[in-house]
Amino acid sequence: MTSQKGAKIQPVRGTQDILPDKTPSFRHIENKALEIAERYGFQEISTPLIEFTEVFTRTLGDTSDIVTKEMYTFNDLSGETITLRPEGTAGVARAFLSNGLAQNLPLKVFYSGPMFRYERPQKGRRRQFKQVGIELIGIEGSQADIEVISLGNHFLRELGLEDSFTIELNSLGDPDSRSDYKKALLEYLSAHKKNLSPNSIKRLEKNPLRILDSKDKEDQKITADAPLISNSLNDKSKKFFEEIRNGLEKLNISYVINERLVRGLDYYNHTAFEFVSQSLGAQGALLAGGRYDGLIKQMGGPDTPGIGWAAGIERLEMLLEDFPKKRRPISIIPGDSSLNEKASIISNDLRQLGYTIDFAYSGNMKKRLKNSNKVNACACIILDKEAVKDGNCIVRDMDRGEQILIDSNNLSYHLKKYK
RNA sequence: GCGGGAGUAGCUUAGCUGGUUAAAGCACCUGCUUGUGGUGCAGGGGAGCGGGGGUUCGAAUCCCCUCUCUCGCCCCA
Repeated sequence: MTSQKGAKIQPVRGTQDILPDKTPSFRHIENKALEIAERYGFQEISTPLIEFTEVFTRTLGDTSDIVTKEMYTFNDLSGETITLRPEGTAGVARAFLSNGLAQNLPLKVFYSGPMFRYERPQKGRRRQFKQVGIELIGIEGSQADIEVISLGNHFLRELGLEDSFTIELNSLGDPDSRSDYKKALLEYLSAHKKNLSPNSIKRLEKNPLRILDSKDKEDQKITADAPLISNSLNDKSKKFFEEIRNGLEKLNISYVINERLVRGLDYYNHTAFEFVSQSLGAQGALLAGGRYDGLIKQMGGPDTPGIGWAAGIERLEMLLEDFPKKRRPISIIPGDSSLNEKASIISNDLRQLGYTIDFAYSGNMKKRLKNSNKVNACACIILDKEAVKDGNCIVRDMDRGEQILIDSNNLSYHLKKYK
């Protein structure tokens, strides 16, 4: 417990409140993602925020950073070991098995929601963060990869970010190619072991592929001449990769090959991709994913191929400059409290008709009008005693500052232009 | 987990080689405006300086610890 006496109460480190000025853009991103995913035939799935810890340790591997140091894991009251999900794929894979969905392939799902990782917060990196993601399970062919990448591209373009990212693409090949490459790389790197950074020496045993994208200058000098994975791909893998590249080109989706783009986890194979922004600092990956043909099997299910990606909503939000503005409300101002009931009834009627009505709850006329201004009302309905007595009310246009007397029964007709 | 920078009213900041009641802009409130906004003018409220502990006659200003944010490493979306 680290909250401090005498200090203002704070949110838990790495978490944030998203206030009403920001929620529209977050919602916009989630809506767009779902909308585009649906156009590609994906349907929404919602899996629990908590899973048995095993779900993640078995899929992510015991040595991955996520499992070894980033999971929020605790025992619940019955002693079960529970983990707050650090990513979305494992939960979907689990749901796939739990619900016997192997009978109905392919499974094409979209998800959206918070993830939790115990990391050091940074720009674009929080302990609780939101992702949207998709998984396409059950298709072996490259058309799946093409559609999944195309969908990611489509989504970001739809957000107006077409100039904000580049797509990096690589192939790790099938398990044979990959293990050949690992051997070749290990041989090469071992010869240079003494010049590698301490971090990379550790990685040599745990995860040699990761050394390829080390940011250490010395490491980079060494890896500059390292064997390339493209040279280790067998014919089958080469052909597969070629199909994907060709498919993307046919769709005019531009990408760059990044031979250093690797995935750390063992079940990844073939396609790996990252949509990267230059303007977010060190945490530039906006959307990333790859093919995980080994995952379902590793969880104890049938050997089922899969591919997917996830995108960080906070990171996308930081790049969003503007998005559709909120609809301007019409505010309703009862001249005094005796007119509240009347105002309430009119509000109700108009809301039923689809108008956005902001009720001016209190204060004198000046205060209430000021409030109307603050909520950016396009018009005000003012009820004063005299007007109401004759069955009228005043409609004030807030942009022009002009107001007219309207028969209450015809209100909706006169307000049409503000809808 | 490791290293650099920062933390002063709701927000953005000034002040920080220690010394009277901590300053400004924005926001907020009141009045000019007599039931009516947005501009202008005049007033006003609001922080004891992230938290804790030291040094000192005296600390927002110096020292230590700690929390949070931030930049980078690790890793990832």
